[in-house]
Amino acid sequence: MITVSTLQSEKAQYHHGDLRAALVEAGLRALETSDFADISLRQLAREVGVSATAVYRHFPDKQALLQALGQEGMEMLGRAQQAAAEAAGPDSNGFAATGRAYVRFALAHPALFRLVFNQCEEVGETIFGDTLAARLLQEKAEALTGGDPQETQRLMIQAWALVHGLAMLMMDKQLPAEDDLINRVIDPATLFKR
Amino acid sequence: MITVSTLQSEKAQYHHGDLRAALVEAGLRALETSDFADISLRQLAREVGVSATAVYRHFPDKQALLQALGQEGMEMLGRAQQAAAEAAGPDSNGFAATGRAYVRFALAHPALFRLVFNQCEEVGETIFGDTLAARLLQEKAEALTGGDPQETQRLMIQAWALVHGLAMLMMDKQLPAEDDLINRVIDPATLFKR
DNA sequence: CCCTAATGTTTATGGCGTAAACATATCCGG
DNA sequence: CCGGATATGTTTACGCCATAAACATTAGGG
Repeated sequence: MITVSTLQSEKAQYHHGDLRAALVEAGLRALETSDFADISLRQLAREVGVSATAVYRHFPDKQALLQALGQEGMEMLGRAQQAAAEAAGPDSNGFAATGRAYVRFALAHPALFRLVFNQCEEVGETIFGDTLAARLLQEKAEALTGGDPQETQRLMIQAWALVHGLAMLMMDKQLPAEDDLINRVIDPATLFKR
Repeated sequence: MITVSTLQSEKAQYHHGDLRAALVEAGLRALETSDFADISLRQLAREVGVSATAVYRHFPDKQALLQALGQEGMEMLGRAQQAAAEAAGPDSNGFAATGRAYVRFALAHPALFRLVFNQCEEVGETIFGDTLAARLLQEKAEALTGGDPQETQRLMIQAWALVHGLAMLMMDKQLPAEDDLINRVIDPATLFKR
């Protein structure tokens, strides 16, 4: 929850209190029901109860707002994966668990998930950046390869590509978005020869 | 090449000749340099030399034009994969070849590739639809599993997810878009235990 | 306490998708 | 061969959008 104007409560005020946070919150809410291509600054401003151009006091342009939403999304994804890994226990199945969590997160928040990967212009900004999701991937991959850097990197990329592709294909209705199928595809028994 | 007004050549005429084809052609050209979210009907109309609303004589709305472009894209992808498979010869490496062709096509035509997968609302409209790409996938997968339908389907989905994910991550600058990396990731020696 | 910087508002510009009414060319039946 | 129905374009108009510029209000520090 974001606390806004708790002291000077009531009434409409000229200044909002924390417009930036309110816009991000409204943006995340909008992404639960609309594709990110369809969210509009004017609509968000309306929902927050502020003029259309007030947004520009906190973000240089629409892209910047989307970028902020994308960062939120990346953090949410990492937390979801971590929770799944912990629930799976310390055994080697944690790797598959983070993969399944990745796909389930994408299916639960498709617009937000897409947004995350549309925000980076630099190679490696997200996946190899300093994110929780990236740390989990590396950690789990190393646990499987025993530390060989070459093998670890290949495994990391193959695993990430597999779950990312599965997530995209399901979001794009190319495959049925069924939990059962996720489990069958992300299956350590049939993937990645050693 | 599309032949337009070859008989009544020269001069501006009230009627275009084959506006629909010209619009598709202009759309494909635009997708070579712009994201599909940025292509505008008005811009295409301008390029073709026609009024903004003439488009609506051939497509009910923008979505329909994009859908036509998506179909073109899917056919191009299938042809690229087939060419790669034929070049690879009849041995079992054809499977990996179609996968690599898939990723290379995506990197060569990112906006078009994205468009293809944003056009279907029904599950399976593309991948399991009646497309050349789909037939190639099934054929190559069956050749590897020896025909077991259960195994074949799992292999098809795992392989498609892997190459699709790799393509998306590279397009989104999450991974360097290098041929070398494509070859290392799409590697029959390390993928898919039997 | 007042003045400056931060934060919102108003107004304006140009682009977009698309609906409606109008214009022109093509084609088919007499 | 001709005359209207039909296909294909154009003009005009509406309401949405992102964003720039000028103006208004407020908060907070010397």
